[in-house]
Amino acid sequence: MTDFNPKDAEYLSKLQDYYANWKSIPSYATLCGVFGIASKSWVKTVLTRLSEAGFIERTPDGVWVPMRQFFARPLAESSVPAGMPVSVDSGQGELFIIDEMLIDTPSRTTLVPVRGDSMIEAGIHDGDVAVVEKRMSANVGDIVVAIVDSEFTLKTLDKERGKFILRPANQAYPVIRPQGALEIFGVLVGLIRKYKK
Amino acid sequence: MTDFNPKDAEYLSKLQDYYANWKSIPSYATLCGVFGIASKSWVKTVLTRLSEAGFIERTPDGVWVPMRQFFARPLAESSVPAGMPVSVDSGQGELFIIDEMLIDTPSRTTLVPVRGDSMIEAGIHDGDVAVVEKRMSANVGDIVVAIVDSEFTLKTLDKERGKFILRPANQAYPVIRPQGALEIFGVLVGLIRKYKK
DNA sequence: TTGACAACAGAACGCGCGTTCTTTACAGTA
DNA sequence: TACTGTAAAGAACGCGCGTTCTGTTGTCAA
Repeated sequence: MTDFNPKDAEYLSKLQDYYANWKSIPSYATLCGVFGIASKSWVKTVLTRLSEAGFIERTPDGVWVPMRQFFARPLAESSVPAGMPVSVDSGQGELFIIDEMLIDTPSRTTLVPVRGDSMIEAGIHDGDVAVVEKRMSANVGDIVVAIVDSEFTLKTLDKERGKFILRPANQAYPVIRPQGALEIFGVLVGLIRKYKK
Repeated sequence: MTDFNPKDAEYLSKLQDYYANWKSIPSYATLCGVFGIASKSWVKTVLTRLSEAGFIERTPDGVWVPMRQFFARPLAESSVPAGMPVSVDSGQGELFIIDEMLIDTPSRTTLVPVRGDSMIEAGIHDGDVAVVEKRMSANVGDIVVAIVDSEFTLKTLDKERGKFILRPANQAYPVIRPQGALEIFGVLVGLIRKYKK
């Protein structure tokens, strides 16, 4: 048995294709068909090598399951400077999964579509989707989803003369100074925008 | 056998927890432990009901696999208006998976970190991550990653006197008018921002 | 020419798994 | 009290699956 080689990369690719369809790694017998291999024993050898390379692992039941690296798409060969163009630096491709990147605590995280343009100077546009982690408290400077007069609003949390206030990021909108207690729904932890094609 | 009920929702939740750890649905025997049930036969009944409710299905091998709805996090009970606060409209929770939402063609899509602030008026900030679909051509108005003088840049594609130009979204930066042919690397299809905690 | 090793093929075994069937407990209803 | 349906428990069966072992082919080096 040797190390992970280009041939294994082929098998990995086919396995990723199958997994993309079925979200599961099938039996050795069906993998024979997927890989174009006739013997189950060799399929096992291949999977073992893929696991040693860190792409898959086994559950307590002995079932093969993908690891993080299995899903990875390479993160660009080069950076894209939005400023003045610079040379292409060809760094080693980092790995990425958007969901896991943005969401640390799935159970406490919720996605909320943004409406209006009161936060446009913070680069938050109408139609964006906010990734919000539900929390009772927040720090000054955080962008929070707050409940004001039983209504939801997305603003920057600030303090003024000892009282919490909510600042829009748009000159055209007023600062909100709640008279009662300020109720925090959650804190903005991420933002998603989809451009229509 | 009855319809999907709150009890099934409990089982679903436990199954989601297990799946979050192992990215696979285990054997009936193991599920007995997961669900707190003693008989495999009843586990099967539960899974059958979950499949009828559209949460899971079976591969050609007969292996249980999750369906789209399985991963769904409810999309906020209410919208968060970034403009003036409005009343909470409690719509039915839509479903969401970020990766699938942003990426249609995984093989042609790449993630590139954005540097600089030349697109800041388009709400694209330094440190954002651009979701780019690799394409050879684009339309006027698209935000594209172009290659100018063997350097990458993110700009809005426009046309001026019959020639393609690249417009920054920042007054402080000049319009780029390539002398030779304009080479398109890809088109911006999404944007991701992560706020540090 | 021979040996070594990698890349498979193929057969045989035994346990685990899903399936099916029967039985039990319990709550509601009439 | 008897009936009905749901929610399970439990046993028994048989096939499929992973495992292991042995055999075969090809390639490169000495």
